[in-house]
Amino acid sequence: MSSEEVTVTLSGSARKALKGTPVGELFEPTERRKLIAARVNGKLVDLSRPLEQDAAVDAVAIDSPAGLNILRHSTAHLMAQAVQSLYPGTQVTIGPSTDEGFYYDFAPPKPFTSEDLPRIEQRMRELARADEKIERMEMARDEAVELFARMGEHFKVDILRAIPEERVSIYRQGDWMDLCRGPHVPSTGWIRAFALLSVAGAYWRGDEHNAMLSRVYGTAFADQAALDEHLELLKLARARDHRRLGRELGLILFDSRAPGSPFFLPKGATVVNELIAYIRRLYARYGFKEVITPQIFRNELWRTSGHWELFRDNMFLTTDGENAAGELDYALKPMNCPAHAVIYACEKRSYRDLPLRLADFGRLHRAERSGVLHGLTRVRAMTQDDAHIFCALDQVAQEVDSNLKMVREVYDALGFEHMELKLATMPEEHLGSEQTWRQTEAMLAEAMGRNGLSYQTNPGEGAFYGPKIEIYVPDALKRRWQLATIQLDFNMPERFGLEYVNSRATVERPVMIHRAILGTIERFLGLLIEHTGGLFPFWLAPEQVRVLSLSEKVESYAKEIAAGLERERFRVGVDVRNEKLGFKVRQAELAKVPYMVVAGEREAASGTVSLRKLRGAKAQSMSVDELVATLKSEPAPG
RNA sequence: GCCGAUGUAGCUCAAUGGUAGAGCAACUGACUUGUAAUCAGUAGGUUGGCGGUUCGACUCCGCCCAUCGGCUCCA
Repeated sequence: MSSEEVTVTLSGSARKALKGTPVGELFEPTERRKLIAARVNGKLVDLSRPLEQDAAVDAVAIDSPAGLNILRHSTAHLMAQAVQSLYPGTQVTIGPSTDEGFYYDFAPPKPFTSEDLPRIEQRMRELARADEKIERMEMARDEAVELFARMGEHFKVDILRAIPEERVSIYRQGDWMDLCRGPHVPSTGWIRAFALLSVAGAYWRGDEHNAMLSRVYGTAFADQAALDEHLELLKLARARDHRRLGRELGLILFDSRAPGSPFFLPKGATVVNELIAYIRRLYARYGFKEVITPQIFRNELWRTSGHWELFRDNMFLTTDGENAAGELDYALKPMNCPAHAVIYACEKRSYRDLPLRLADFGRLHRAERSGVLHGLTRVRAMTQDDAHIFCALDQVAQEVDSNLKMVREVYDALGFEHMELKLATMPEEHLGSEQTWRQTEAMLAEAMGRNGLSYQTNPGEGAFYGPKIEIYVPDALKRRWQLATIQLDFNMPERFGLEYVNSRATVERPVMIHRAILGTIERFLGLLIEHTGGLFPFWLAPEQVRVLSLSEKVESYAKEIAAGLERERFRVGVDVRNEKLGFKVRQAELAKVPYMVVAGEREAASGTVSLRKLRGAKAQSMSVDELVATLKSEPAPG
């Protein structure tokens, strides 16, 4: 080792150190116990990495976000080591950390089942107890290829061949090694608080034409308390699952005779209708005109729109029954856009008609593959708060801005804070020229910039006819679902030959903007249930107030109160069953009715009521007029 | 569609090849109720469907359907 000195800037203050010193030794021993890695000139490295040159060095604590990623990545390695010792012949592939944990994809002789998890976990604990040192080695890529080929790790060889660098790093713990960029924890003993959560299939390199691998999901934390807390949160999140709450609250029903197609029970239908009523109020303000369009179209329409070519696999095909050859020459609409193009083209349009904003709550059907269905969030029968804006090129910016504003208004009103914006660009299968695509993508990117919205790019995820601004919202388990979308389309107007006459009396082609604010009502409701835990705001609550009679003696008084509230157009329930008040209160609480009104003999005598708010134990006595005023003061957006 | 798992009363779950059971909900009755569960009784089942093995199948096997966790795809 050279005795040369280098200058280290540690947590802001400069000092000298011998070249070749492991970075971990720069820190005080007391400090070292919480350190998992270091950042050298901004790059994450192992604590054992020798110092090569002058550097700024920062500590990475085990419970920091970067530290947790490293810990989880190391836990994935530990799991792979355990798996390979338990199931000979299993090949390893990749095993990254994720937002909340980690996974590792294996190619085992036989797919894993959840019954394998305790056994793997057990072996992991043994290996962690052995506290094996985790060592980093470097070697030439070609050498590594040979090494892994000899080990029979063909997936690793595949990965190596795709790496551009000439030298690669290998991590070793005991007799087990893996190709890996690192960094990792210093030894396996650092891995203490972890849990394996589930197994799943996953395609090699995410391509369904490739081999199906066995993926094991798990998570790890700095200590047991943090892990326990995380597992507890997962449990609570599952209790918010809209499929469970939706059924318990009597909102929706699924039946195996209509897979992927929700039934909205009276209460669920009420919420849906209130959401739609809200959007209609906004339409009046934002200048949309609502239309109603056919459900089933002849394929001629889908050929014109391009759906026949690029969306047919997702369409339910049918016939009018009179087709002699029995051909499926009709299809249920999977989107409204072609119908709106037909409306646009039904008369000669002038620039004075533009922007023409057509809204449609039409029912759409998409033949989604069976394995993707998921409660309300992924369905085959859906309603979008869909609209198509036909406008001149120089009107696009203001229209996109206006719709971004509408998105913000709606998501603020409904308390959706964690939205993520994406720009989805040209997919492999698309209509139109690449030049047009790049141009329209840039217009959407500019719009988000102009509105101060940060976004990420979702390459190749655009619709087949144009790029999309996508707005994602997480569910209770933090899975992200796309809700709102704003899409720019130069193709559909061309395919339908849409035109307008401009102010100089020459013919021009309009641009089409596809957009939805809630997205699909089904998915939106699913997310809304999970976000609110079923506690809808007053204006959306299917039952806004429930009148509880104290005994049979006051049954008619309770009914009278309820009838009065109904006349004020509130959604009222009345519970005059022969039950104790505590029981009725409990049931109203479980049904998540925002207001309970108790009618007993005292109230009947004085013409008052006792008002109890949901989740508020304290009741309040008031006159019926005051009750109505209280309910009327509840806000409704729009 | 692919990999794995699951499917028993309206809901949550028991019953490990030998007569399908509980709690909640429902219904009936008693109690006449004061802000998160009054008591008793009654009824409820082709154990997802079809086929097979067996003297006998909720239980074992095969196919199908649906659902759940992922992957792929997507709003």
